[in-house]
Amino acid sequence: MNNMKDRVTIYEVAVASGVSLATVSRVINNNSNVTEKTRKKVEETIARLGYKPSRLAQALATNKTTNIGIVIPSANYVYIANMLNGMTDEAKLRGYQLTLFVTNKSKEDALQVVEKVITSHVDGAIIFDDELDNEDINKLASYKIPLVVINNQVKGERLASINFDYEKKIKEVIQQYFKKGSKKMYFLHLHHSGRLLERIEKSFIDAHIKAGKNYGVFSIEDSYRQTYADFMEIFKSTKSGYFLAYRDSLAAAVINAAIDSGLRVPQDVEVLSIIGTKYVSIIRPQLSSLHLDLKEVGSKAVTMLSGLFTDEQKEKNLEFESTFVKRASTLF
Amino acid sequence: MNNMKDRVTIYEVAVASGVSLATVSRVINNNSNVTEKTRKKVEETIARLGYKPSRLAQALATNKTTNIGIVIPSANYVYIANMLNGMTDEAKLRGYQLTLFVTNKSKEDALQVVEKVITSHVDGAIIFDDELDNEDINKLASYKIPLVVINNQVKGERLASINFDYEKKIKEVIQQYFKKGSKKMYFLHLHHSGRLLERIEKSFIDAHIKAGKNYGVFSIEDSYRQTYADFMEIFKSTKSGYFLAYRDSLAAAVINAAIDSGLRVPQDVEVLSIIGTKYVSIIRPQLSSLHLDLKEVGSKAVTMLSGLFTDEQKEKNLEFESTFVKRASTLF
DNA sequence: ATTTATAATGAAAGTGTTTTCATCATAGGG
DNA sequence: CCCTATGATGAAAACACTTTCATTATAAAT
Repeated sequence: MNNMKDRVTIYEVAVASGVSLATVSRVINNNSNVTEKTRKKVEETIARLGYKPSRLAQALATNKTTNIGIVIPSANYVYIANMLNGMTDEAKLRGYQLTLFVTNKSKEDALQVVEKVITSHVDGAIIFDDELDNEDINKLASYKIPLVVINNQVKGERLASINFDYEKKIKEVIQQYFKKGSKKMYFLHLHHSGRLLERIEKSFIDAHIKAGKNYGVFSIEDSYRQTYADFMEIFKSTKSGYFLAYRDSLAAAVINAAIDSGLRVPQDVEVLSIIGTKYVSIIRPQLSSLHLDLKEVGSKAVTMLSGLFTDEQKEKNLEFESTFVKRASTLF
Repeated sequence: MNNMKDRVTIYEVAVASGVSLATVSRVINNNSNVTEKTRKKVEETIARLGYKPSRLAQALATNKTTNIGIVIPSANYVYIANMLNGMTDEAKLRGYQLTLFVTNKSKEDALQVVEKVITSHVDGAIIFDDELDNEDINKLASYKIPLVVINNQVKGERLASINFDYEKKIKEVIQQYFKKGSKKMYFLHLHHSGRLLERIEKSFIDAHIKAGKNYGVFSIEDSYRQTYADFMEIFKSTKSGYFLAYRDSLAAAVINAAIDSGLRVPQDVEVLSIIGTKYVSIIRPQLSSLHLDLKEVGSKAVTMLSGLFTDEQKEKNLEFESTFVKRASTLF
C-alpha cells in the first residue's frame, strides 16, 4: 500500500536493461528497428520497473501534446454538455486529451483564454464561443494553432468551421406559420446574446418584414426564474402569441407562465424552443424545437481538427442541418 | 494577417535584450532580484518580440503543470455539468487548467483513464466516478498525485474526500413519510448503478426493514424514454405509490407516465428526485428533491486540491449537507 | 577610501524525452 | 571467405525552460 514510487525515467530503464536511451525510446514508440530480443528485454524491464513515459517530456521533444483545447462559455449549458460528450468520446478514440477553457461570457476572460490557449501548447483547439471574435481567432491562427470554429465562418490555412442552419430554418418555420397560423410572433431577445442568436433574430425580423407582418421582441434575462416572472407579468395583458425562445429552459418558462396564467398551450400561446435538448420531451406540453445532433457536432469537430493536424481535412466548412420537430407546444 | 510567427523562445529574448537566460527567467517569474532597469529592458523586448513562455518547458523544469485532471463518467449529466461549472470557475481563479478524463461508465475505460492520469503529469486530480475503486485510487496515490475523491471516503497522505449525506437524508425523509403518508414506497434501481446509488438504496431498504414496512424496487434503465415506457406499463396495474428516483429526468418520466395514465400527482403518485438540478422547478408538477449546491461542491473540490498541493489543507473529509425541498410532486 | 554585506547577474546543469547521424554487427551475395 | 548492403544500436544534440552556485557590481558602513 505504501510503496510510494518516484517516477522512473527512461534513463533508469536503459541502464537496467543494458541498452541506450535511444533504444528504449524506440521500443516505447514501436519503432521497427529493434531486434525482437532487445525489445523483449526492454519491455520486460519496463514492466518490472513500472516505467511510464512522461508525456510532458515527450511533448517537449516532439512538439505534440496530444491535448486539444476546448473554448466554451461555460460547461453548464445542456447543449454544450451534449457537444462535450461527443468530443470526449471522439477524443478518447483518437488518443487526445481535452483541456477546458471557459470564458464565462466575459470579453476580459476571453482575452485571457486566448493567451492561455497559446501558452498551453495544445495541438489545436475547438472554439464554440461567441466571445472570441475574428481578431482573437486570427491571433490564435497566427500562432499556427489548428482551429475548428463552431458557429463562425472562418477561412485560413489550418482553420475549419462548423455552422448551423438555424437562420435558414427559422425563416422556413416562420414562413410556414404565416400560411397556417395567425398569432403574432414574438422573439425572445437575450440581454447578453451572442452572434448566433443575433443572426437568428435578424432572420426572424427579416422574414416578418419581407412578409409585411407585425412582430414583437421581448428582451429577457438568460434565466428560467426571471423569465418565468417576466412572463407572469406579460401574460396579464398579452393573452396570446407565438414565442420563439433560444433554449428549452426559457421556452419552459414561457409555457409554465402561460399555463399558470390560465392560458392554454398551444391554443392561446405557442412556443418554439430553438436549441432543443433532451428536455423538449420532458417538459409538458412537449416542446416543438429545431433538432440538431449536438453530440455528433462535437465528435465531428474533433475529427475535423484531427484532420487539420495532418492536412487530410479537405472540406473545411461544414454545415449541420437542423430539423424542425413539431411537438405539442405549437399547433403546426 | 499573415504574420505567422514561429514561437519565440526565452533564448531569443535573452540575446535581444543582452542578458542571460537566467535573468529573463527571473523577470518572467517576478523574482525580486532584478534591477528595475534590466526588468524594464527585458519586459520591453518580451513585448516587442511577443514572447510567451512555454508552459510545457516550465512544467518539465518545475515538475508542475498547473493542470488538474477531472475524472467523471461523462460530461453529459446535468449534475456533473453543475460541478464542472464550479470547478472551472475556481480553477480559473487559482490559475489551473482542467483536463477531462471520462470513463463512460466502463471499467475498461476507467483503467485506461488511470494510466492517462499518471502519464499526463497533472498536479492533482478530482475524481467523481464510481468506476474507480479503491485499488485505482491507491494506484494514483502511489504515484504521489494529490487527489480529491468525491463520494468515496478515502484516507491517506495527499488524499481528501467530499461526501454527501444523501443516505442519512433519505432515511429521514422516509421516516417522516411514515408518520404522515400511507403509500407504498418504491425505489428505482438503475441497472448500471454506482456506489452512491447503491448506498442510498441500502439506506432506503434499511429504513423500511427497521420500521417493518413493505416496499418495492423497480429496476430501470438510465433513460427518460425507456423509463417513461416502463412506467406506462407499470401504471396499468399499480395505481399509486411513492417513487424515489435518482435523477430529475427519471423522476420526470414517472410523473409524465403517471399523468398520461390518468393518475394524479401527488394525490395518487408521489415522486421524489434524489439529485435535484435546476429542472426540478421546470417540470410540472415541480419536483420535490434533495438539494445540494453542486457548483459549490465543484469549487470546493478545487480549493481542497489546491490546499493539498501546499499541505495547507487541514480538514480532509468534507461532508456536504443536502436539504429536502418539498415541491408539488409529493404531499409532504 | 576601504571594507563588508548584499543585491544583481550569468554559466551551467538539470528536467525526460526524441531524433539525427555515425558506428557497429549481421546476413547475403559473389 | 571477403565485401557490401542493411538493420540494429548508441552518442549527443535538441526541445524551452528553472535553479543553484559562483561571480561581479553596488551600496552602506567605517
